[in-house]
Amino acid sequence: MEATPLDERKQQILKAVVSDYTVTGVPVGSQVLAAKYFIALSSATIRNELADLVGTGYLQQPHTSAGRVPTDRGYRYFVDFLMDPEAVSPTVRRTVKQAFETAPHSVEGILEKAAMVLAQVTENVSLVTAPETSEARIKHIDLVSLESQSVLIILVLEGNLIKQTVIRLERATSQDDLSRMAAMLNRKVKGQTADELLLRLSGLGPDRDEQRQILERVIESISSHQATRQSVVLHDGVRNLLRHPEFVEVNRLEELLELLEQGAQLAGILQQVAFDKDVEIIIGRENTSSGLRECSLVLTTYKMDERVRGTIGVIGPTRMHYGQVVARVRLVSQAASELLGPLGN
Amino acid sequence: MEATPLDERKQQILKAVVSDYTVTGVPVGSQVLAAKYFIALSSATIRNELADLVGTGYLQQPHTSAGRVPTDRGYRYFVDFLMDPEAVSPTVRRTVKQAFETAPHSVEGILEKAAMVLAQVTENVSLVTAPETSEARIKHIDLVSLESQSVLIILVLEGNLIKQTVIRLERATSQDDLSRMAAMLNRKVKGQTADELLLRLSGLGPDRDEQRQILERVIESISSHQATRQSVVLHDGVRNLLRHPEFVEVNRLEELLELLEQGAQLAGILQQVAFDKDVEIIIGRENTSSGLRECSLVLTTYKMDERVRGTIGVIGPTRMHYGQVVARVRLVSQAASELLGPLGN
DNA sequence: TATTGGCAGTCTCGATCCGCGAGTGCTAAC
DNA sequence: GTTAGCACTCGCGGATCGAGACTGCCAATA
Repeated sequence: MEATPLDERKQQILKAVVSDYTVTGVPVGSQVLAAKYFIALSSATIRNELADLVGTGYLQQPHTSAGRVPTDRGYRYFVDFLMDPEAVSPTVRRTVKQAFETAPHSVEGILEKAAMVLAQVTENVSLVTAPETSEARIKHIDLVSLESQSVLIILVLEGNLIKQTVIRLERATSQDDLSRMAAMLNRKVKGQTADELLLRLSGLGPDRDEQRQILERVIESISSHQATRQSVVLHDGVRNLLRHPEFVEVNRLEELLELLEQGAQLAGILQQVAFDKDVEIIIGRENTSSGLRECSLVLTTYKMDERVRGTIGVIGPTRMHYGQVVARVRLVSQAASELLGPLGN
Repeated sequence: MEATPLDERKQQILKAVVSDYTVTGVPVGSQVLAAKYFIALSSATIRNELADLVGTGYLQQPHTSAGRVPTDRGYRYFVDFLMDPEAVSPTVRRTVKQAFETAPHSVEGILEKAAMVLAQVTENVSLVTAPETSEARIKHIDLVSLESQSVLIILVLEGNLIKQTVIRLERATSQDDLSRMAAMLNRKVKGQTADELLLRLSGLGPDRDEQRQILERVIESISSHQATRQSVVLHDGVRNLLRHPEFVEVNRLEELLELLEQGAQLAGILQQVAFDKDVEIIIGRENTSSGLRECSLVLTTYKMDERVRGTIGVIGPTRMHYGQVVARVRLVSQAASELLGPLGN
């Protein structure tokens, strides 16, 4: 099971097994391989190679006298070294384009569209995290008087991302006063990030006036990634899962649904996706969550500008057409980023 | 199949069949009925009655020599005339209470919690529509300058419901001008509903200044029920469906998921729920959607105050414990309404 | 007339069995 | 190192069968 370097022919055979298996879903045998991919070789030769690949842990057989199926390790080797870059078909390209044409001009709207179309073109479940706002610049702030001492703080960030939060002041304040205060705050905080604000605040000493209270709440509301629905992972396309034969087993589906509906754990995984890598693939048991034992994630990031960004990708059975999915995830991410860019002015 | 009035004993037998079937999921036979519910009668007598109930369309048998199962008509008769009012267990009551204690002070937050806890306590899929805002009073309006001539309109309605929309003005306008305009608009529109605004606007003649443009957009954004995610039906608890044996058949689940993920059709059904009725139950084929042929809906409305309100309920297999579900839907609706009430000041 | 016991008939469900086909591993020859 | 041949294994689908559950009907009964 140690890291035996695979010779050229073994690589080609592994590649053929993965390719064939991902489309047919049937364990692939030596005869099929010989006929479809290696006409120059006999099935017996291929059997020998297959036996080696099983020995080194790249393949497995569901039972004696069945064909071979890739292991997680096999898939990993495939995506790292063997996978051909795939082009996205014009049809898919058009689908994506059209989907985004009808998207509203807001971050949420665009991300929802992205989730929708990504699920559609990959035939898997799509995942999208809300943009990371801790470094987003503040564009506008507004205060609305509610009953008694409650005040609704409305915050507009880059990308027209709106955050709202309610605060209780220590004394009743009229809407006029609040409006004046909002105007003042706007002059002060416009263009700042939460971090910068925090810095200024700490340099200010422990005053206890309303402005300070409000600003603290503003910072909190920008930084906290759990407070609103926005922070939770968007997903779409659960119905697609039912088409995959690996989910006739209902428990698997249930585990996965639980993960999706609860969200927190998934959010944790998605947040760890490196912003510098292109596309990140997590295969089967490489996942820490037990619910994802038999699933793979194909993830990348989307960008709004230099500061605000998040993760987008899909989750599906380990047996997926990685090349195609990677290409389509990348496409949707780029399309979404292009649309999001101008919003972040 | 015409509307034969059922005599007392037939009613009791129908009731027993529905009750037993909803908990066991197994077609219920004459012997079971005699043993569990009608010790005074012989199974042969019950067989005669059952045969009558089949003849009049209240029951059916999956096949000869199986027990009886309620038809949609049987369920309908049950919920209309036979169902006992059920109390909600203290455990459930506590669960609901605790769920709402952690809810944020916003309409969306509370409704999400409601969807979540309703799914949990009914073990079905919960549905919640966004509040109808066409008659909601405007609380606050704000204008934020975006790039060039674009302006972000932020609207706060009763219940701290925030609506946003982007508009392009015919000429560039500074943020200062926008702020002044917002202040003016606030004085004008505060406390009005979209309808009232529309009335005033039409009395104003066809001016073409910015204010009018903005107000038109405001009205549109309040009235349009399709524009934002908020209008779409919230749902939760899909994982619960997998526990019901009627959904091992995957196509059914897929149809239902499609309905849920697309939303529009469901929204249409939910909007038709009468605001004056207590709890509305729609059973099986009473639904127009083919995807809901084997599902029932238990729906009621929630209220924020006299004006803003929406629909809340669950969707599940026709074989559900109607009494319990009705009681729990009602409970969650009331709890949510209580929380929403104070927000609508 | 309503009810009941008895009984033959019907149908589903699960277990078991069997043969086919696919695919393997091994061996000996090239 | 490659290949043909062959015996062997195993899963899958279809057929078969008996047990069990219920029914419908009929004749007897209160």
